Amino acid sequence: MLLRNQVEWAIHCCAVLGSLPPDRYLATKTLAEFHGVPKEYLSKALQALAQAGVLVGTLGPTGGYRLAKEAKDITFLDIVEAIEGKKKTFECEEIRNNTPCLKGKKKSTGVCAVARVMYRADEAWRKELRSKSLAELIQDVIDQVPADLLKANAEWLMDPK
Amino acid sequence: MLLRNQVEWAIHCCAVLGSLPPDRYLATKTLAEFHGVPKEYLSKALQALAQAGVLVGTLGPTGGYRLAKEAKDITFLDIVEAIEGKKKTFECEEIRNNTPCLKGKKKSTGVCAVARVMYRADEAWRKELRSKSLAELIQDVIDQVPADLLKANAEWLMDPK
DNA sequence: GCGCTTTTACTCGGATAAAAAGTGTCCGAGTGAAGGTGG
DNA sequence: CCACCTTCACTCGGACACTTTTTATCCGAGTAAAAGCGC
Repeated sequence: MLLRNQVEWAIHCCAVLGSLPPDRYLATKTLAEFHGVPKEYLSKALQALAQAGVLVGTLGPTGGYRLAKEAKDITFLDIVEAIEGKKKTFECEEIRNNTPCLKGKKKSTGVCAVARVMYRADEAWRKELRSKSLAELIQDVIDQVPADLLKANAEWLMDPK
Repeated sequence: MLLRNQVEWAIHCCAVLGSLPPDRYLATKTLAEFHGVPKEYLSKALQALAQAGVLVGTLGPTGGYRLAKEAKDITFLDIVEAIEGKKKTFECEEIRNNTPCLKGKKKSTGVCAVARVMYRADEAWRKELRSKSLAELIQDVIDQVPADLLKANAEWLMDPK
């Protein structure tokens, strides 16, 4: 069980977009070069984020993406679910109903005891992701990254290459 | 991100083995028929469980698997990690170091702020799985499944077909 | 009945293959800003 | 100077291809209990 690498890209892109002046759009190409990832494939992730209401895109030249709402109102879970979908990490196939002793009889109903535990673990994972906002991440980055690198990055993003 | 269906099989098999008299071995074939899953593929899961020290297998006729320790000392996490491996669900590829402003300079060190959040969520998930023992699951099943079905299942397992 | 051999029923582990998911590329259509053109 | 047209840079979305993971299947080797056999 492994998250897609698009998740990592998506979070980093959101962090970058959230560090920019609001209403400033960044092109997919710029984000891709900045993170050193394939432009066309990153585009899929950004599209998914836009579809999920995390980002907003505009067309034409000077087009690109920006956050759809304030960074404090975007959680890690929003981003992860935009990429991975909202399906649970465990899918119960009800194999308890396959026992030969149940042939032709009525199936068990209610949630399987195994699935219940797995669902609870899934929810614990989501809860943790839900508790961290994009704004908090951005603050962490500001605290952690040297100021001169932050400045250089911001300048590059405003006027790449 | 989705767990393998082998995880579901493995947990159900462990529950069955834990409900049996101790030192009683069950053949892969029996477990596979009982759960309605392919024998050869289930075998891989059981091998992994044996390798991880959750189950013990014996060869020869009357061979098969039993629990390697008491059900109360086996957790969901033991089973899940036996099948899925111990790797984290999120793999940080350090794309923060790909920024063009860092060309040739020394890379950032320490855990990336993004990864730190993802790791914390991963740990929350594992913690929940670690908190539930196989013995508790077996008790849940006893409480939940009709007594006559439990009896029929137990008899079938002791003398299949 | 006792020791030996053979059969049998099982696991183990490697090889192989089909199906699904993940990753990455390509390209045409649509959009809208900017710049050029004609009056 | 202004309305219109063209160009250009970007997103969108679908189609395609490659790679890895998942989901199996098959089979030979090893093992040990049980059954058969000779004495």
